[in-house]
Amino acid sequence: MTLPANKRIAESTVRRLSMYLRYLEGLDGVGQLTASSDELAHLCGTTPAQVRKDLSFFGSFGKRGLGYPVHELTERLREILGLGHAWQIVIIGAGKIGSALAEYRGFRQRGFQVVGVYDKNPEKIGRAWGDATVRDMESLAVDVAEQRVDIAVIAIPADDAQDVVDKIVAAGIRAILSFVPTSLHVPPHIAVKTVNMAMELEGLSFALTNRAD
Amino acid sequence: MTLPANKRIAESTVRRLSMYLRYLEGLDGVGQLTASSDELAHLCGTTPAQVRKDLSFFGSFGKRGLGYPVHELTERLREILGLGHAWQIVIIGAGKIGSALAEYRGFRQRGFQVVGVYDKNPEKIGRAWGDATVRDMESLAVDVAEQRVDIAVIAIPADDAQDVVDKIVAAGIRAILSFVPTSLHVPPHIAVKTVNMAMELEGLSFALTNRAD
DNA sequence: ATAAGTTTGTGAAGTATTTCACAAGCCTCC
DNA sequence: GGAGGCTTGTGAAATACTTCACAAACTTAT
Repeated sequence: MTLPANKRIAESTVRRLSMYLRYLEGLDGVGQLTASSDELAHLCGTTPAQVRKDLSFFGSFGKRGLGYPVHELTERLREILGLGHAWQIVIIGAGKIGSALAEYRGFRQRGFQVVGVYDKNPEKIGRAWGDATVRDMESLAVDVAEQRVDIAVIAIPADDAQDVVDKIVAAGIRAILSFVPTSLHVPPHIAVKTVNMAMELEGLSFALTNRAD
Repeated sequence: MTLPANKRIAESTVRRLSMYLRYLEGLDGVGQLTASSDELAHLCGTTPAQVRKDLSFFGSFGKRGLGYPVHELTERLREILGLGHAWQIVIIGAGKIGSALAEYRGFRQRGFQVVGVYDKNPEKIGRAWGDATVRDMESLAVDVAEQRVDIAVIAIPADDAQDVVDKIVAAGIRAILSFVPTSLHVPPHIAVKTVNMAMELEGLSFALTNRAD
């Protein structure tokens, strides 16, 4: 088992690993046996040195003069990223975005299984959404006690977010993917990632405004 | 006009400015007159020194002993981020995600106006989506010549992405927000931001797997 | 077997970003 | 109007991340 030692791995490195994996799966699918850091770098939009450095944190997978074995590296990366088993996720917030997420193919394709959809709005509770039925937010804690939930995806109004997050944490879920444009306060052992579309758009607005002409 | 000098502004700084702005708008809304770097830092989940450093790139907006004037700083940040006028965006890809985006309130609330929705699937062309009608992807170039488009948001299958991006660039659009889990190749003067949900989830998977217990 | 040609793995160097720490400035109160 | 209490703005230090550059190791060709 390639343990990441006691070194802290940079978030940017993990993001790139995820990208390497995606392209390696593609190469594996078409039967390519090896890939060089140069090839991976071009595919992923980074540099060969970066690829080698990223991978070297976890061991030496390549063969000098030849490159990396595609299939084996794919499996190693899955292992490193913890994709060996299906993570179970719940979606909280049965609005537009929650809806798109619940039906999003990419989740299941990559091993994330939606095991529940929650909302606090009585009008939405009980409706069928994809495979699941929308359940009352209040029953989350009880449900989690019966069926393991690894990750909560929240797509709810900003004003409700901290309350909901507190309930998620209290229920024992240790990872949150947030689509809420607010900073969330959680204990240090909880992993949080935020997707903030407004922030990305404003980044583009800044780039367009302050471009070097 | 607070020009960002000739210094390059880090992307992370821009993201935080966007977050400061969001909270300042809230404070302005409830009539708070000043805010210290300490208060902003706590709201945004960063440090006071970071707040001061970020803002100092653009000028000195605060008053020692007192903090930053909420309303004025709000306006300054809008200006810096280029939010003074409405940016016009098109959404390309009338699928689940494109749909959620087209109806997403957050866009218009923050000054981004959806002026068109495009797809290449004949079955989808012509349908009404929110305020707009889905148009043929092929007519993008002609449409852009008639009505300014600042940003293209793409929510399409990965295999189509590079083709579509090339058309976007050829049409003269200079900023792209991508929901496609692929690296895109564009000329250097084009600004691209990518939102990759699978990557975020895998980041959580990594965190859960390699947590410090 | 040897030479030529690749490509990895990795310290070291270079850049970028964050944090520190404190002088300087402003407000308030006496 | 001077003293005390905050809070900014910012060089300098610390930390984090990326790129360089090259020895070592492997493959292939002859």
